[in-house]
Amino acid sequence: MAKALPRNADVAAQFELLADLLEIEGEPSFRVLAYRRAAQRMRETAGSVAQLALNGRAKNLSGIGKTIEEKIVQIVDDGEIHALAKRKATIPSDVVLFMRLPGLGPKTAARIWRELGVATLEDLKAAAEAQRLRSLAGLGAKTEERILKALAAEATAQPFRPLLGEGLPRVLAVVEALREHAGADLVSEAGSVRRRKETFRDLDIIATAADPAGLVDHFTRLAWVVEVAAKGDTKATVLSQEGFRFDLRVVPPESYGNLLQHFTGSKEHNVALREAAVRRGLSVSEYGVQDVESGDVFRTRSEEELYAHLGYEYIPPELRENAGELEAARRGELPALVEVGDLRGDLHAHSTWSDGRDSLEEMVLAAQARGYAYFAVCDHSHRLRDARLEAQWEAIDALNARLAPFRILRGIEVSIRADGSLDVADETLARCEWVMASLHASFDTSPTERVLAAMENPHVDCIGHLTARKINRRPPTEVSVERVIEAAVATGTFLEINSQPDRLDLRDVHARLAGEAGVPVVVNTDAHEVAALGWMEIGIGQARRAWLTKEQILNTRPWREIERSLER
DNA sequence: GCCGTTTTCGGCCCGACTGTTTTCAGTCG
Repeated sequence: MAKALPRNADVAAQFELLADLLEIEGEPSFRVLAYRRAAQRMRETAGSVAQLALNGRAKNLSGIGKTIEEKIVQIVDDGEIHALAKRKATIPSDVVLFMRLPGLGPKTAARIWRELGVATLEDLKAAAEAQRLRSLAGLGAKTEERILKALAAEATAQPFRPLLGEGLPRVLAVVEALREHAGADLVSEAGSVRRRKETFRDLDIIATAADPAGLVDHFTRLAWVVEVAAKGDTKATVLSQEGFRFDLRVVPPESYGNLLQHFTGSKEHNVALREAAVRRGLSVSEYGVQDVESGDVFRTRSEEELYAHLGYEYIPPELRENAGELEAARRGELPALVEVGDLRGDLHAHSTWSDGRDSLEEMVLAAQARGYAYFAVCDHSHRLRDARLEAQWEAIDALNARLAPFRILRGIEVSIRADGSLDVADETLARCEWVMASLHASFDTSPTERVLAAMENPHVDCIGHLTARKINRRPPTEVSVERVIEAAVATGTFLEINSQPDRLDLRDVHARLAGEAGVPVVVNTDAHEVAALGWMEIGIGQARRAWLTKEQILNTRPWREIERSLER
């Protein structure tokens, strides 16, 4: 059997480290930048870059050329980029960590190591305490202080980023609160949360106001603010009860569009946008678009006008990751992204019949109140053996009779066992109207083969939370998403975007790959309580980040149509 | 090291902030 290929994240990490080490060595920054961009591209590529490199096709990815492709092959063959192994032998591993400290970059890190002989974080702490760093020109007492503070914080630092599902409702509520303030004009969330990225570092808000200082003041006095970290006339940073950082920036109305675009990012999108603009004689900044020749500056209140001025159709925030959206927008070929309002049902939810917290009736009524036409109750199979399953179906029938034409589907979520078999008999599955199959245990045991086996079962309609990751808690299984997508095409099985905030599984790039392969994606909440039905919002955000249209999302279709496609 | 709606060579986003400086390099987003 062929040896397993390295994962994209691991390949990217080697290039990232190589970039760091080269930078410490003082290599030309553009070469370093090229490695960093390539690493970023790899992380956002859904298919295996190692496989692409072996086929000589990795250089089709933008930012990856012949040299980097060869280095990827080195990783496959020898486990490590040759140039990386060489540098690791000469530069102490901790020196790279110096660069991670705020205010320290590669230049300073290199000088601390070379000129003071400081090679570990421990040595660095000692040198700062002994006030030896200030012997270097350009470093002073402030720098030593900052390093010591950062090293102390490092020890207690939380490595994880908070979840979109936690931050989004909070930031939207704050946006609403600011809009209600008499002095506020335009207010919007910005940054990664506006792009609906799965996690965030801080929550950004952009606003215009007749009286900026008044709005900033109002912001810092909102009831939930526990600490004001910074406050000026036009911006402030505050901390909330949950420990989230909120940044408010009040900007001039005439360039609101420019600023909102700038502060929405992503950084990579903005860099690519500006590079393309430079080639056309335009200099883009948050303050406006300057025609280099004439000196004219274009400012606008509207992002739509800004993109139009630069020659693009409007690019929705979820697509702004420099993943092909600029080229597509230039040609006017962006997809019309799916919206929450397009959904007609939720095809994966639980009730007190298994581990849910709200009753079947409560869940169903809440789903109906959301405007859905159908709802699949998919309680866990191991909690619903034979007689109980029959009893649940009776309860479903009674509700259906009462609520028609609203339709409750007899669903089930079966577990894929370690040997790839399902934990419910085929005869029972045959009587269900909607079958989800998911990995719930033994994640390290041949996940790909087990999922493929489940898909071969004609009763299985959809694979739930494919990689079984829990953001910040459990890494994704090593399931081959590409092979699963191939099998989904072959067997007519659907794939889920699970909207639980810590799952969001499929992740964006994988869902995009599924869409490109023609696999209909089902956006489900996997709700275990009524309130969780609202997670659809972030699941749809994930679908939009995957470039998916209404047509590519199964549960935008009427149930009758879905039912027909199940009779394959 | 990558890349091309003038380029296969000669460029490579833009501005703010900070600390330690008398004019700026380094860092950050």
